[in-house]
Amino acid sequence: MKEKYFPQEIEQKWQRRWADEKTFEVKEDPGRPEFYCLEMLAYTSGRAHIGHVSNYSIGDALAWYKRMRGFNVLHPFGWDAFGQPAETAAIKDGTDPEAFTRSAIATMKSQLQRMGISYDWSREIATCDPEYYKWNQWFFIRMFERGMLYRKLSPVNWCPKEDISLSNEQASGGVCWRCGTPVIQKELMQWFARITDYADQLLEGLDQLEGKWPDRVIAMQRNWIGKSRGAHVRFEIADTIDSVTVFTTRIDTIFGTNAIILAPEHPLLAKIVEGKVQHDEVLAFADELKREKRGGVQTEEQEKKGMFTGGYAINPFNRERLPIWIANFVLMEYGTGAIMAVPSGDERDFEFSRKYAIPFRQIKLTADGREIPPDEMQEADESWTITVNSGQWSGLASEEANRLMTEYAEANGFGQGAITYKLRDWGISRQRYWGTPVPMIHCPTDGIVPVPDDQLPVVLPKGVNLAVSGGSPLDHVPEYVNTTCPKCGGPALRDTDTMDTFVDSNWYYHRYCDPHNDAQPFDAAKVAYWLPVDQYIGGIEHAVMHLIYTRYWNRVMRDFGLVQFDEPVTRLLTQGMIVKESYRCPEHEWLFPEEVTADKTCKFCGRPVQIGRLEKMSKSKKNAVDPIEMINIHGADALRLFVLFAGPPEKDKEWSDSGFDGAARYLQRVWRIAYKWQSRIVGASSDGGEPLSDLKDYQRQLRRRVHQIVRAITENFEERLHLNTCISSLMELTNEIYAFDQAVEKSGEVTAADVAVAREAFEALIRMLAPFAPHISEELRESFGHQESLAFARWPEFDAELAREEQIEVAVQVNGKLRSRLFTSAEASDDELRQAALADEKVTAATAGKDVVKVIVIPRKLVNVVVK
RNA sequence: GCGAAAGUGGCGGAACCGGUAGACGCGCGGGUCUUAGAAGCCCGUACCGAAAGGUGUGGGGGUUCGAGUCCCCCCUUUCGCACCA
Repeated sequence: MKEKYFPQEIEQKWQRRWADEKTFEVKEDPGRPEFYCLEMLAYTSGRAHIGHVSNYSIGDALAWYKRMRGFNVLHPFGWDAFGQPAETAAIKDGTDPEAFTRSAIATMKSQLQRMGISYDWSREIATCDPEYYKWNQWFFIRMFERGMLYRKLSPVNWCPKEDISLSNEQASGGVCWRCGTPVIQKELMQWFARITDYADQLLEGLDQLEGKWPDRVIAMQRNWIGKSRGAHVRFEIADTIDSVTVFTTRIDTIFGTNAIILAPEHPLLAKIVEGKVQHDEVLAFADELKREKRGGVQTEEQEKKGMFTGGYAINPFNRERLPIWIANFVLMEYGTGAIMAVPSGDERDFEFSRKYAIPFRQIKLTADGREIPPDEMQEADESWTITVNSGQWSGLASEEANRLMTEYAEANGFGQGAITYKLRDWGISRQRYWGTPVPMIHCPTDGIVPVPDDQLPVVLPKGVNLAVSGGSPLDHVPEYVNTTCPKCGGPALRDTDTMDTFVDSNWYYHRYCDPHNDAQPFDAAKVAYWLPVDQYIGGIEHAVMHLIYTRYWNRVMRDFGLVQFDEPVTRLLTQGMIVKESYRCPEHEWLFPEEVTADKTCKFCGRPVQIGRLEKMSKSKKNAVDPIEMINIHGADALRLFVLFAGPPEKDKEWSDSGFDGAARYLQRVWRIAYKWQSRIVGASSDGGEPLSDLKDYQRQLRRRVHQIVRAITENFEERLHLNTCISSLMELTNEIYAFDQAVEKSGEVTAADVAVAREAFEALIRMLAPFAPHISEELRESFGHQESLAFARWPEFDAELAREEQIEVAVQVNGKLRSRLFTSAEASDDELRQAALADEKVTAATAGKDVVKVIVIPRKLVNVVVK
């Protein structure tokens, strides 16, 4: 063992050895319990960043722990390799996306390997491999055959900057999720997956994830699915045979309806205005609203705008004539695209009616039983109180009125209970090159025909000119487009769309279980062994899209008989970001920290800099920390230790250079004390059997702390995964060893018992350090005379008896205020504690002249003397 | 507006079931070693106070022998959704 710790040297040594000995490669073994530890696959951006370090350090700590606990741990890695950025980069560099992506993978892989994460690299996949995306195509065809996919002309969100279609989710907020450019709409034929058929299942499944997934992820998914119970109500259109149906969750307020309002896109609009004086004006207005919606950045609530169409509808409950309007705030995508406006019961309707002076009536009592006249209302009352002015339903509580009025509508044939979701079908096609080709053929005779299975994969052609505007680059590749129909053999055209990359990430972790299977997506038995994923770790940004789509896809696979379970991920941890301050000069924009003086002014111009709140790291803000540079400074172990120690895994953590130094310093400290004891322990190991009884105080103290800390760290891994406090505990143990070492120094000799106690402590320390800093742990373990990798070592066990304190400190309170402390034997009885507390002079001083009302004794913790 | 989370020393954070607030680390101060420095090792470090003692977990109430922890009201911050009828 070397006297000094050289992280670069030992990290390289162990990374090579793990690879050579295939230490982390695993096979199914029905005799052993399995644990599937999964980190989200990496997008092939080209560089590893600190977020990767954080994500994989968390996962690796758990993988190491579970492995040492005897689990057969599957811990794989792969690449999310398709997608727009590679295509954009390729266009810019004049290369092709495949070359760009392959080189990004090579770079990132070599970077990530320097972190020494315990991956089974034999299972590595990249989603751009034809061997992988072949099965995307296979799934696509199976889903098409079962009617789970369909095509429709639909306005797609289009990012004008990246020239790509976006899903609703990717365009949420009206801007491109990647580049922030305002989104425009374009009408295109699109492929959709009927995820809405699974809305209820996806919602119900969330119940079983409660407590195992973060609350906010569950809340976001519930909100995204957006289930509402209500009713469809059909309103006849006056003087016609037509009717318009609205969706409402508050049929109990229907007597307060003062208008029917349609979305500008509503299909009945043309008919309603036909022959009316308003015809031209209304249609022009509708067009304007549609245009605004298209171009508008919808981040802020817009002012409500509407126009009367000239038509009237009949309220089926009271035959009242209601004007039909159109307005910008009614969405065609939700419900039926038409609403009944109830100003007294809905804030939006109230605002709208006030703006256009549409009269209305009150239909609710306030909570204290008053009826506020419409003219005096300041706002709508959306509460569920008592119904008034509502015919035979007046005087009922809202809930009951709602139920009875729905029944009435059903009985009279003008309405029925209905459930509506916010969730939309998932548009899965993209008009881009770098993705899985849609395996479909358009035949003039036979229509849409899937590519036969034996012709899969449909391979993405190489050497395609990407810099075409409009449509897909594949449209411009005749040898790809022109094919023959598998049914009739006649000339036909290939579908030139590619799939949304979320398809790729839906089932990659199933594929890890059987990554080289060329006969099927995976062997069901292998997946049955490993899945569900026991612990999934990734960024919160995937809370909705990825994690809903993959839950959906798993259910589709279940319905194909490929898997037997509903929820593919048992536990989810969303890790926080690593953040750092950023500095901005009014003159010189973003500054590197070294360009800022000590008194926070700009080095170039002397102006005071604005200090950005702790922000996500980015190159442009000059606050990024490059993991490879950090590894070059102190090594991967120190980097991993730092990111885990900075805070609990799910919280954002602040980067600190001195904290990083501290992590490295801690490892050096471990090394130094291990070096000092190593030869004593290794030398003594041959005779073995040193006495562990009749120990001196300082020896018992170390043993006790070892067992206490093993217990604390073990429980933490099992229950909370607060890895930062595990590391604190390891530091405490190390401090304890130093204190022990000092005591040994003081005693003037090193006894066999000292060596035995030290051996136990080092064995525990080294094994428990492995999940956080595996390289140094392996090296130390080897130095302490073990041949086998720590990966095959067992996690230390604790002995509750040994962990027990002999002497304890008991707090003594008077009326809940701390007054004194007692040092007593851990076995002291309640009564002994009570007596000792009452005899304490600080207590007698504080209670002098008062009556002791009662004495509360919490065994081994505290005595509270209550006086009056 | 709706939903979720969070507010604790100079800083990152501990305190898991209501029971000694501030573990561990950073920073800072002191000591030791050294020709000197660095590193290491040791000690100290919530605030006020010379001390006795007092005050302290965003603010205000409450429950309790006892509240960072539970309940009510309010403030602030972050994140997500946002005209979803």
